[in-house]
Amino acid sequence: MTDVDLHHFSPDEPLSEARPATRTLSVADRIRTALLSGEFEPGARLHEVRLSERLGVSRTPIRSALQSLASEGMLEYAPNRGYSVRRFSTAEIVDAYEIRAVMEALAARFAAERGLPEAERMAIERVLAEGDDILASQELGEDEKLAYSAVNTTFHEAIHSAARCRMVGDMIRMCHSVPHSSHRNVISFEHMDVRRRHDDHHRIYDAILACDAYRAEMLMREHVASVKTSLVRALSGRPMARRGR
Amino acid sequence: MTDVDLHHFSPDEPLSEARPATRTLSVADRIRTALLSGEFEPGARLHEVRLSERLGVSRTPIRSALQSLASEGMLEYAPNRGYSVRRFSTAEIVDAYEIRAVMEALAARFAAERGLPEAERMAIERVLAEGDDILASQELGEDEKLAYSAVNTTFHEAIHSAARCRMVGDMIRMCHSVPHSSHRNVISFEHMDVRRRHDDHHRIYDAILACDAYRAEMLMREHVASVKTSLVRALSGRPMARRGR
DNA sequence: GAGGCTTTCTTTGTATACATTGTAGCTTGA
DNA sequence: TCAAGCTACAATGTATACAAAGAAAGCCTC
Repeated sequence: MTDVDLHHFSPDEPLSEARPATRTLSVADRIRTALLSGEFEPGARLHEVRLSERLGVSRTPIRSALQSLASEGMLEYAPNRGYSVRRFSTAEIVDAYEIRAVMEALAARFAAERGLPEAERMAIERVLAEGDDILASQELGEDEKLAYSAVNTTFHEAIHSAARCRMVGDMIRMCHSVPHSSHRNVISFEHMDVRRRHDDHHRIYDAILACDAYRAEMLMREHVASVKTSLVRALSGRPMARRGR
Repeated sequence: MTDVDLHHFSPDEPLSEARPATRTLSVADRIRTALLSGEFEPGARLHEVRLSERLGVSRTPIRSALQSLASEGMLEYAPNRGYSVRRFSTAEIVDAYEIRAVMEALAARFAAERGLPEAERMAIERVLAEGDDILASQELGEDEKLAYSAVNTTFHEAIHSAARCRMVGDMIRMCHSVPHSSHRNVISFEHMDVRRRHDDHHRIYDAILACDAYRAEMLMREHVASVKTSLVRALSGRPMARRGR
């Protein structure tokens, strides 16, 4: 073997970027990203040959990647007919919130029952403080919204991690493959709504710290389910009911 | 094409047996069955070449089937190292009950909210009556136990179906790939326990019929979670606490 | 003798050719 | 004109050969 392959160590491909070990994984990542960014129409067929030409690999890793994405729930598969972008009905999207609500609630309960590990406790305290800072200003600009989204994601991920249950994590991940059903998509940035959700975060943290499993579960369930309600209102075109502050 | 293939219509392969459309699916079925019946040791490596020789197909459908089973949670996969039978710790098995409890509870709630379709209503009434008959006798023989297992499975499946939510069904199915975490494995056949669980079934049915979503959810959750408690007792070797009747 | 390196072998990952299935368009007959 | 069937094409399913990564055995050095 005189021909050493240095591609993986070339400076333009930093090692820090965890590069998938196989083409299958790399292709799956690329297609997943494209799907989540809405690059393909719902219902569109994904032709193996075309994808293989476009991505510059053979059909084998393409097929393997498509199978992965189908098992993640992002694609539809029919034997001898191939893969197509899964269509999600409004009902399915709403259901996904309901499912995520009970699963995240379970995660919060597990975290409370099992105790919050130091790393997760610190992460949560940090994002709670960050959220407090962001919400100190009366109006949220684009930067603040982006920053709060990151805060929100980190908060939830810390709790999934604290649940110490792989299957719960897997299932919550499946919910995120449903469009609009991710905690990354904050539905409403109305200052009042964000404040309320941030206050939920504080209470959930308190409940977990106090090992109050029941309260942690109930708070998280309502926290996620409430977003469903906003979504349903948004989808039906009805404006939010006005409330006093 | 002078050579018409009639294999699929030959009398020795009845059409009624839904035969998988591809070798991949057929292989996946065979390996899944083998796994569930405990034919492979936990942690055992599944070599693609050996499987392909044993099952008489090439590596391609084997790989595809293994990938499926890994995504179902039955196998572990590591890039460049292949697939191995997933080990489930006691904690994971117990957690799977907890997850199944909240998911089946959600299914019961959906069924109550959405109304019980005629087909499912009839199926449930039939198995409730069958269960009543089986439990009429004071002692349960092997036949009765088998029959009651079937009744139990049908009851739960009817409710999953009535939930009309594919994702809920998928997630409950994932729980069944965890050993001992299936409603097919009835933990205790103590007459008192079976009676109680059968009574739960009646109440859950009543709640769903009455569109009492909250009660249906709570009853189902406790119904499934109670089996977890029995399992934990059985695993820890402690005998069941004796109770009055 | 122990540890690290090299070499070899085993096993998985990928490419490609071929087989099979599904589909669309055409032909043919009523 | 329409429908049924045939034909050709296009896409997926499978087999197989080769590439590359990992594991294990042997060698060398210290």
